[in-house]
Amino acid sequence: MDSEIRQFYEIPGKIISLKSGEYLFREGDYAKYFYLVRSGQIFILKYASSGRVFSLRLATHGSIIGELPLYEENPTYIFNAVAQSASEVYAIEFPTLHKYLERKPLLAINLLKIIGTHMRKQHSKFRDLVLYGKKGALYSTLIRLANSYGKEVYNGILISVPLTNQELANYSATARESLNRMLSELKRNDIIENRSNLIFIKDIEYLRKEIECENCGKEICNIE
Amino acid sequence: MDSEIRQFYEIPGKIISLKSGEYLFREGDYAKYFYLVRSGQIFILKYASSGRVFSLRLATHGSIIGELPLYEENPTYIFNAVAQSASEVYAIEFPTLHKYLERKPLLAINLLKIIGTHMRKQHSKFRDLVLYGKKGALYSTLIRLANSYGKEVYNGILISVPLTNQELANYSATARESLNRMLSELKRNDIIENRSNLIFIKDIEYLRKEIECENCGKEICNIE
DNA sequence: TTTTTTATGTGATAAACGTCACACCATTGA
DNA sequence: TCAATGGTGTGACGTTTATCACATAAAAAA
Repeated sequence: MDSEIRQFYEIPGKIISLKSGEYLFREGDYAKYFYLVRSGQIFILKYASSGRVFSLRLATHGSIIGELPLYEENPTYIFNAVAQSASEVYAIEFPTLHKYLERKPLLAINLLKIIGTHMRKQHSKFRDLVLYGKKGALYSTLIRLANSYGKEVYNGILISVPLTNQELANYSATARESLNRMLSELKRNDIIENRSNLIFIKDIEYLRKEIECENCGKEICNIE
Repeated sequence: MDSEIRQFYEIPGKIISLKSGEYLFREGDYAKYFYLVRSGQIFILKYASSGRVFSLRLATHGSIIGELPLYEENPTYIFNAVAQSASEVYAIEFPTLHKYLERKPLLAINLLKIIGTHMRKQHSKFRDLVLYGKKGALYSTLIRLANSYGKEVYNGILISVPLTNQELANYSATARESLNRMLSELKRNDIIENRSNLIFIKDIEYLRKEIECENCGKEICNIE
């Protein structure tokens, strides 16, 4: 995967540094740049007018963001991108990228691969939510987090990033209270437990079975 | 849009004819071909083990299907494609397409454009469902149908394809009975009515407002 | 035509999920 | 040391949505 990204750094662009909490772009903004995440973590979010937040991705080193409007006539971002920690991104202007894509077929093919992967991620998340409800969305989120940030330890997987219930709720498109109840149920049934503020998954197979996980692989089933 | 498709017909492939109800591919099948729809209508569906059906697209002349596994190591289809009416598709083998994409940058760019559009469609449907519930999914489906098959007539838009409530429910990831009640409510409130078995939308603005439609344009907001 | 199948409409009921309210930590920092 | 803050847990209640059951209507087949 890393090799697919490296090529893009050969295209002229500029480095942008973001402080924690700073926005890279907002929904509706005119879209000018395509971004590669160099360091830090960037949340990709959608806001509902009701105030609810829906988290789509957590982009980290090696992720591509802002690629959706690349070939639009009137390009605008449809999500919000906000730095969760101090981050650095590499910004390439759309017209520059267009030129390189026209000249370097392998670059275009790499972008096709990356976007194809994004598409599959999106579909599988959609599937989990639509077919298995909020529980499906939560279980899917836990599995994705385990694939992205899980450390395999004795008898389970530790999700090595601290997450508040609210953040988990945002990934699952759920109310915090509902999420809390679902988590409590999982703890009661010995599927997960808390280990010094991190989530420890004791029985990931249970989660997989419940949503009839298609075992699409870590390349697809992650939170990035 | 048509010009983006034409190029693909220059790639060697074969024509496949399907009878109404025949499957082009099924979920889990080994993926060998990329398809262009020449004529007819092809449903893109997902089945849940509960027996529920979720309709994703209705591909017609000019649509591309089966593009998702194009660059996968172990390519399999993740949806079902079934002909709703007698249909013809043009099938191109993945390795053949790979070769042409490497040689013809403009072809790769066209595919990027098409897949980017698919991605945006998917996102906007996701948004409607997640942020506005089943009602959001239905209203969104009605707007998409109007954009794809709507004929503007005096004081409204007629959706020119016959649809059963069950089909509408499948698009909205809803139970038929729930959908029926939502439709009744729309009729009671004079938003839609029946005209010889077709749906006539009298107040599409109401539907748009309810889901805070982002006016993404007919290119994105359709059912294809 | 009559029968059979398929689609629609609707009540009753239950399950899933969200909202409100508030108690209870744990951490921070003045 | 003791507010102030932000996160967690939980009861009560309301809304949304699904499920079951069945009546009726329309279309297709015999």
